[in-house]
Amino acid sequence: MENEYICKEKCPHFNKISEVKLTSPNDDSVIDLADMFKIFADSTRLKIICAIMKEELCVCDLCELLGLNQTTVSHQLKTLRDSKLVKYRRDGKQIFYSLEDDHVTQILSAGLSHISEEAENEQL
Amino acid sequence: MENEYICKEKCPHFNKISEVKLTSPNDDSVIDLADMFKIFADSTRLKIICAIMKEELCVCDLCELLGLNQTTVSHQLKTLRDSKLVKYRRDGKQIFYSLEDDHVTQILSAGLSHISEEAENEQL
DNA sequence: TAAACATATGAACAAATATGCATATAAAAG
DNA sequence: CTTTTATATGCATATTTGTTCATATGTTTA
Repeated sequence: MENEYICKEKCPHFNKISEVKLTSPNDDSVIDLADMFKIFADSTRLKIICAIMKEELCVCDLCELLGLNQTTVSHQLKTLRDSKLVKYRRDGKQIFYSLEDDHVTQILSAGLSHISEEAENEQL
Repeated sequence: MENEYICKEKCPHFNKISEVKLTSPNDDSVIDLADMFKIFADSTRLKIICAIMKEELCVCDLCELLGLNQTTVSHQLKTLRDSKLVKYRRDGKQIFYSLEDDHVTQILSAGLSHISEEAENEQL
């Protein structure tokens, strides 16, 4: 049942499928990619990323800026740390966060340009 | 309690915060952006996107290619349709899906280049 | 027009996850 | 060395979401 094709007639299109299989990324890459996009798929984390894009901020700055609970911010910062998207340095009692590299910015701006074009299309 | 600052001393850094507020996208944009990244944050949807990147495929092709339930594929295609990332055309009983525009590809490749650099760094 | 086929949709369930409370850790100040 | 301050973490919970089953819709063919 699992191995039977769903369609009976001219579908599936075997030649198309075999070609796609050749050019598609492997399963592990796709899962890694999805995990990476998951990080960007939350507005709290996105706000944090946008905030520390230009200059480093401490946890407390982020709480104040985003109007969020300190716990919430710290949890999301841990997620960002674990995914290697941010770096941090301690200065006394405070810990300052900043972006790890500019891939983050690139992904973000690719997303933003899609969003903004969508907004344009809706105006028409 | 909500409106009190968490830190008492030299934090928060008001000048930094006010500058960040000026350059950060507004809340609605951030939510839209997060919603958009959510679409990419699932390996099934990513596989579908990669598969129809070069040429259109029907639902059944996708099921066969990805080894997934027809219902699962259709549900994810609906998500992709709703988010305007894919377009489709009917040909008899079959429905062929393809990418709506090349923003999708751009976002994907931005993500992939981050992933691949991460892999390089781990080899060192 | 009835049956077969390709795809879509609704409901239910399980798994993932974002948030907040309580508390732990770590640094500085008194 | 005790207290205060800044941040992190474990746990509980509510919400979201991906998958599947059952079934509906739309198209073709007999």
